[in-house]
Amino acid sequence: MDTTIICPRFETAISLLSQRWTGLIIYQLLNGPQRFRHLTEVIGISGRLLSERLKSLEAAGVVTRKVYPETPVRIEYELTEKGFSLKPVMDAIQDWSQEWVEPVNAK
Amino acid sequence: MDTTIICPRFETAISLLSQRWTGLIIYQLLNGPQRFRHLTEVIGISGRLLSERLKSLEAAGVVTRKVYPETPVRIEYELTEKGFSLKPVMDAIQDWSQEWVEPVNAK
DNA sequence: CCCTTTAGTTACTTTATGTAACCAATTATA
DNA sequence: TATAATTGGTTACATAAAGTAACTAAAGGG
Repeated sequence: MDTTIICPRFETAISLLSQRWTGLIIYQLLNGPQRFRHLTEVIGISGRLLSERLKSLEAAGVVTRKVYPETPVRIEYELTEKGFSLKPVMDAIQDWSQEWVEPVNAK
Repeated sequence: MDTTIICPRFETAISLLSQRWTGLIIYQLLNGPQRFRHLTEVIGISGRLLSERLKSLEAAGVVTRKVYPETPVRIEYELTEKGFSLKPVMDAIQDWSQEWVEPVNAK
């Protein structure tokens, strides 16, 4: 009998990455710290969900939130070391998409 | 003004991978062709969702369905070349999880 | 004061997921 | 000859997550 068990760490990792938007947020933050509003515009996510995702990414130790008390207030989100170390994952997805995903395609 | 645009191929790729269960299904199928029932047991997914995911993975050209008219009928799902070429992605997630995810953790 | 900007939150609708019972095909068992 | 068992699903319904859009708080600027 095949009693293969999926690695629990892998499962934890993929449950993070397979949440809608989290991959795109991390991918986008690989370009450097960015503001809330900018993220909504570039990614095409609503404030409601971006807020939720950033909180859970912060809780997961992937993202940090930095407040600059300018006017109007500037808040930047950036990847932690843990977050940056997802770059090889994003690169692998990027590579695969270049080879296997046709460019056209609307939906 | 920063008019960065996220690569559409990357977006397509990640919209596939960020569907719940698809990552685990692909990861599991990297071990070779497997039957429907076996997948439900190993992954812990319901028949309803597994069926739906396998159909969309087939439509995306990542998985093929093979029917062996034995008794009871044996149907095996296996990765296509496109599917197997996601191995570097899965490996990268695996590597990251080994380094950054603590093993304990229930939910 | 009123307006603008940023960074969210709230309330509500729509879509996706979870759960469990059910079905058809086929062969073994009482 | 029923009856049960196994596989590969599907259906119907409940719950959770995501989408939409309006709203709020804080802090200047005019």
